[in-house]
Amino acid sequence: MSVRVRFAPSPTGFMHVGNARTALFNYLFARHNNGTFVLRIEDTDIERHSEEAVNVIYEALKWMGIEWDEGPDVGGPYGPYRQSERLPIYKEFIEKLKEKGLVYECYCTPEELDAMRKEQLERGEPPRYTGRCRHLTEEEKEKLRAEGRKPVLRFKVPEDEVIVFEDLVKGRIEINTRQLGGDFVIVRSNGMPVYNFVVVIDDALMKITHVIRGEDHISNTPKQILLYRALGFDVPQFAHLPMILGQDRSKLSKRHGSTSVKEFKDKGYLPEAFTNFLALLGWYPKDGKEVLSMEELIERFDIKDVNSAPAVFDTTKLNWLNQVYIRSYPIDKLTDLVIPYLKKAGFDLSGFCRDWLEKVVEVTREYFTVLSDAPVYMETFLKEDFQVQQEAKEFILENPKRIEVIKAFKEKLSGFDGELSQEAFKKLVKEVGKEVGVKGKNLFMPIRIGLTGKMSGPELPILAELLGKERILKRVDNTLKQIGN
RNA sequence: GUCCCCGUCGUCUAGCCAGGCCUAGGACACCGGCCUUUCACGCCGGCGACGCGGGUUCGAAUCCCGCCGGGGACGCCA
Repeated sequence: MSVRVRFAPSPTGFMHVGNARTALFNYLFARHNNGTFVLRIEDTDIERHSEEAVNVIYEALKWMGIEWDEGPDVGGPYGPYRQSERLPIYKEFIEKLKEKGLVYECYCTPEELDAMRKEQLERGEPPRYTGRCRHLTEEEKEKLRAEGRKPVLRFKVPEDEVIVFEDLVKGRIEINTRQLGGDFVIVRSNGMPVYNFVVVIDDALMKITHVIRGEDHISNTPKQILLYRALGFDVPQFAHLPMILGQDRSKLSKRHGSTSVKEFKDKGYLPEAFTNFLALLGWYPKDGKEVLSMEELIERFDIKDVNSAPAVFDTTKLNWLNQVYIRSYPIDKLTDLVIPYLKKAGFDLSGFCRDWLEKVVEVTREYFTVLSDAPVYMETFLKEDFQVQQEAKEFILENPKRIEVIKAFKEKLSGFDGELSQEAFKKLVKEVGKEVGVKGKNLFMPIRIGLTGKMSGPELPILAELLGKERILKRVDNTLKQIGN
C-alpha cells in the first residue's frame, strides 16, 4: 500500500513554526517513500475561518518549498479537502454510530459541565464527564428539549479497556479508557461535528496511512482509535513529533518572540535555511551532514530517526545556516531578494544598474546574517553623504598625519585620469603613502575612512573600483567636512 | 489532581533498542590563535554534558527500580 500522509492545519491566520515543522516532516516522509502529501483545511470552527487565513497557509508552505499533491485548490480523488465542505459526509457516519447505539444525546449545558469539572478538580479528582445523560428516557429528553436545551452527541467510551498503539516515534503507548475523561462529544449542539470525530472520518476516507502530528495529540489518539474501530475503519500508523519549546522550556508560543513563518520570511531568512533548520529540530541525519537541500533532506529522512525528546527553538543555528545559504546563493536571486529591503530602508536605486548592484551584493553578502541586514552593509556603496563613525573620527584626529593622508589622496585622485582599476588604485595609495611618509594602518585606515566613514568593510581596491573616481571624491569631501577640515 | 511523554555540553544532537570500540563524538554559540596593512570569511585549538540515588554486571550514558525535574493532555478548540 502506498504511503499517504496529510497536513491538516486550521486556518488561524498565521503559520506557527511548530505547524511548519509538522508539515515539513509529513512532506519529507511522503517524498522519501514516493507517497502522497495531502493538504486538508480543518475549519469546522466556522467563526474563525476566512479565505485570507487559508492563503496564509498556502503562502507559508509554498515559501518553504513544500508542495501538496492533493488539497482544496488542486483537488484530488478524495475531496473535498476542506472540512466545512464535508458536512454531508460526516452526517452519514453520525447516523451509522446512532444505528449502532454507540452514541447518545447529552443535554448538559456548558455551565453545568464547567461546574462539574470545577467540583471534581476541587475534590482532587481528574475532571471527567460522568455519563449522567447516558440513560435518559425519551420522556426525560422531551422535557429537557422543552426547556429549550439542544443536545450534543457523545460517544460511549468503554469502561475499562487498554488502548495500545505503536507510535513510530515514541514506541508503544498504552492508555486505559478510564483516563479519557468519560464519554466525549462528537457533535456540538449546533450540529457541527468536532475535531476528534471528523479527523477520523477524513483520515480514513482519504486513505491516510500515517498520521504524523504534534505530541500534544497523543492524548487524543485513544479516542480516535475507538472511533476508527466503531466505524470499522483500519487504524493508521501514528507518529507523534516532540514538542518545540521556547527558551523557558514551555510550549513555544507568541510570547517567546517570533513564531510565525511569515516573521522569519520578513526578517530575511532564506526558505532553504529555514527549512533546513526546522528539519534539524527533532531529527538528525545518519551521516551527520547538517547543511542539506530539500532533495538531500528527502533522501535522508526517516521517521524512525526522529528524536522523542522535545527541542528548544533557538535561532542561533538558524542564523548560521542563513549565512551559509546567503554565501552560496545564486547572485541574481539574492539580489532580487535584497532589493526590497533596500527600498524599504529608503534607498533610491534608480541610479544604479543591475549589474553593478549584483557586484555590490557579491562583495557584501558575507556580512549579512539576515537579508534585512543588507541595507546596513550596502549603505557603504549606495550613499555618498554617510555619517562618519565617531570611532573613525577619533582615529583620524589622533594623529595629524592621518588627515594629511586623506587630503593627499584626494589631491592625487583628482589628478587621475582613466579607469580606476584595482591596480591603479593600489598604485595611487602607494604614492600617497610615500608622499606623506606613512604606511600600514596609518595609510590604509584614513583612506578607508575617507571612502566609507567606517573602520571596517570590504577590501579597499574592490571598493574603489566599484565606486569610481567621481563618487569617491564626493565621499572624501563628505568625510573631510565632518571631521572639520 | 489524574494520566501520558521526556531528561547527554548554553542550544541542536550522535551514542541507548542488540552493555565494553565512550578518558561520551559532531554542529552552532562562546573563548583563544593563525591568516588578513581593516572587519568579516577561512583554518587551527580550547571551554563544555550522560538529572540524582540504588540495583544487575567483571564492566552501564546504554538494562531494572525509585526519586527529582521539565513538558503535554484532561473543552460543545484544533
